[in-house]
Amino acid sequence: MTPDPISRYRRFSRAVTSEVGALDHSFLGRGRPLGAARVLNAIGHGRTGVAAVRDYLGLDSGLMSRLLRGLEEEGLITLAPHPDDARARIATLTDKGRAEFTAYEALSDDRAAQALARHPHPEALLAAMDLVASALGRDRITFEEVDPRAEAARYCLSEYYAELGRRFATGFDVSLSRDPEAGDMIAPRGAFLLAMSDGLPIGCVGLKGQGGAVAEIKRLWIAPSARGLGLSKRLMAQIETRARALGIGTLRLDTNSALPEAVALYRGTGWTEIARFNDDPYPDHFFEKRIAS
Amino acid sequence: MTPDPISRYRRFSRAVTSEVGALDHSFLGRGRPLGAARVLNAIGHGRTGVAAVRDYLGLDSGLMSRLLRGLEEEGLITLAPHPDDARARIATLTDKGRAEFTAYEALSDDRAAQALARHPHPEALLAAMDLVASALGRDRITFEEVDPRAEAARYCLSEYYAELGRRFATGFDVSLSRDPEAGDMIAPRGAFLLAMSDGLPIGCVGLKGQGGAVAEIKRLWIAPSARGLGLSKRLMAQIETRARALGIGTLRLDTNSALPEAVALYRGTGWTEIARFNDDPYPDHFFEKRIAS
DNA sequence: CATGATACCTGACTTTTGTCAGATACCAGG
DNA sequence: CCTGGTATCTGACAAAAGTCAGGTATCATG
Repeated sequence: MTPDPISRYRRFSRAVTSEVGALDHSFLGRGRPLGAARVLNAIGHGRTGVAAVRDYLGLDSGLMSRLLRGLEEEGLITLAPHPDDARARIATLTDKGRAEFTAYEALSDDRAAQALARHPHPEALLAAMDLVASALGRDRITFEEVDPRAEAARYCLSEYYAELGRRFATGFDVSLSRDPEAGDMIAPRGAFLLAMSDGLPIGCVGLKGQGGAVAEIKRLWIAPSARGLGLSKRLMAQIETRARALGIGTLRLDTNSALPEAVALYRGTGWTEIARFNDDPYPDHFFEKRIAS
Repeated sequence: MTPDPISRYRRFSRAVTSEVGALDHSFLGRGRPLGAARVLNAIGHGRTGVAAVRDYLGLDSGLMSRLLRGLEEEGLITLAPHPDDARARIATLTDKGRAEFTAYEALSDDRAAQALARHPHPEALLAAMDLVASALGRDRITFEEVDPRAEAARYCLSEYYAELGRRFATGFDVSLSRDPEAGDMIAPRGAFLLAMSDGLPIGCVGLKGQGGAVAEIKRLWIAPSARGLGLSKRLMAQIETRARALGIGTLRLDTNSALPEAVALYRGTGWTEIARFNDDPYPDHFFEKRIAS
C-alpha cells in the first residue's frame, strides 16, 4: 500500500538526476565543453596533480592530456613538472583561470542559494541533504591531520561541546574539563584527525600526548548525519595508527555513561576498563589499550 | 564557524553527482549508449509518445528519431502511428524490449536496495530523500484524476486518516465520519485528484458531488515531505477548475481546528465561514465558496 | 647504469551526441 | 481543396567524448 523503499529511493534518484543535469547544462553556458569545465573545476578545488584529476573524473589519460592542453592554450592554467617527480605535472590556475573558476563556482552557488531560498524550511532541507550526502558519500570519506585550531577542527569541537551540553544532565563547560593545549594534539606529541566527506568535516578525534609512551584519546565526535556508518571505528583505527607512528605504546581515554554508544564502541574494540586516572569532573568511565606493534 | 548552507548544499550535490554518474555508468554495461538506454527506459515507464520522450529527455528531434530507429532495429520497440493523429507516433516495447527494460530497472533497483541496505536507519534515510525529492522536484509535480479506490489514492487516504488520528485528541475513526461513497468522487458527480511527484503520490483532494450544483471538498492531504511548498493551494485550484467543468457552482467543506494550516488556507483563499451543515462528529469549522464562472 | 615501472603525451581512430536546414505526411479550418 | 501549422524524418555535418597502441621522459632499484 505505502510506496515501497525502492520506489522512494528511485523517485529521489530521478529528482536529483534532473537537478544534476540542469547544473551541467548551465555550465555549458560559458562556451566550454563540460569535460573541460569539469577539469578546470577540479583544479580550482585543489586537485592540482594531473593523476588526481584524472582519477577523480575517471578520464582516459589521452583525453585528459588534450583537455589540459586546451585549458592551457586558453590561458586558464599553467602546467609545471612536479618538484619531487619530474614525470608528474601539476596544474595551477592563472589569474584568468581563477576568474573563470570563480564564475563556475558562482553558477553552482546561485543554484544552491535559489533552491534553498525557495524552500520554506531551509534548515530541514539541509539536514536531510547532510544525511543523504553522508550516506551516499561514505566511500569517499577521507581523513586529514590538521591543527586543532584550524577552522574545520574548531567547528567539530564546538559541535562536540554543544552535544555534551545536551547529553549531560549537568550541562558541559569546557573550562571545567581538562582541555588539552593545542600543542599536545599536534605532532610530534599528538595529533588531531578530521573525517572529511566531500569537503565538509563530519567527525574528529584527538590524540593528546606529552612526549611519553602513553597518550590520551580525546574529542571523538561524529556528525549526527554520519552516525551509524561505522565512522567512529575508522577514525579510531586511523588515530591508533598515527599514535603508533609517533612511538606511543599505550592509549587511554575517559568517557561518560551518558554516551552509551561511545562506551559500547570502546568495549567492543579491544579497550579494557581501568580505574579513574584523572580528576576531571565529567567522565565516569576510563579505558586503556595497548597498541605497541 | 559552522559550514554555511551553500557548502552543505554543494556537498550534497557532489555526493549525488557521483551517485548519478555511477548509475549511468552501470547502464553502459548493457552494451548500449546512454542515450538509447534512456529512451528505452522512458518508453518502459509509460512515456510512449515520441514527443513526450523527446520533451522529457530534452533531445533534438533528429537525434530522437535516430535513437528510436536504433531501438527498432534492435527489435526492442515497435513504432505505430497514433490512432488519433497519424502525424505522431507511439512506441511500444516488444517482448525483447520489455526484457531489456526490466534488466535496466533491475540495475537501478539493485543500486537502491544496496544503498538502503548499507544504511543503519533506512527509514530515516528515505524520509530525508523524500524531503529532498519534494524540494527539488516541485516544478515537476503533476496532477492526475484517478479512481479513489486506486492504489495510490488509497495510500494517500490511509496516510490522511492516520494523520487525523494523531492530530485529533479523540483519535479518528473513518467509520464514524461521513465517508463518501467512491462513486460520489468520480466523474460525472465528483472527482479525486492526486499530486504526483516523479511517480509517487504526495497529495490528494476529493470532490464529492451528488449531481447538484453544490459539492463538497474532502480529503485534502499533503505528504509531510511536501508541506510548505504551496502544494495545497495548487491542488485546491485544480479541483476548483475540475468542479467548474462539472457544472458545480458552490463548494463546501468542513474541517477541524486541530488542523490550523487547513483553516488558514481556506480563510486565505476566498472561502467564507458558514454554519454547520452536517452532523459529522469531527469537524468544527465549515466553509463555503462560490465558484460559478 | 641497465631494467622495469611510472606518468604523461601523441596520433589515429570510433562512437556518441548535438545541430540544422529541408522534406514528408498529416491535421484543422475556411 | 487550399493554407498554415504540426509531428516526425532525413541528410549532412560538427563537436565532444572515449579508446588504444605506441612513444618519451623520468624514477627506483639492484
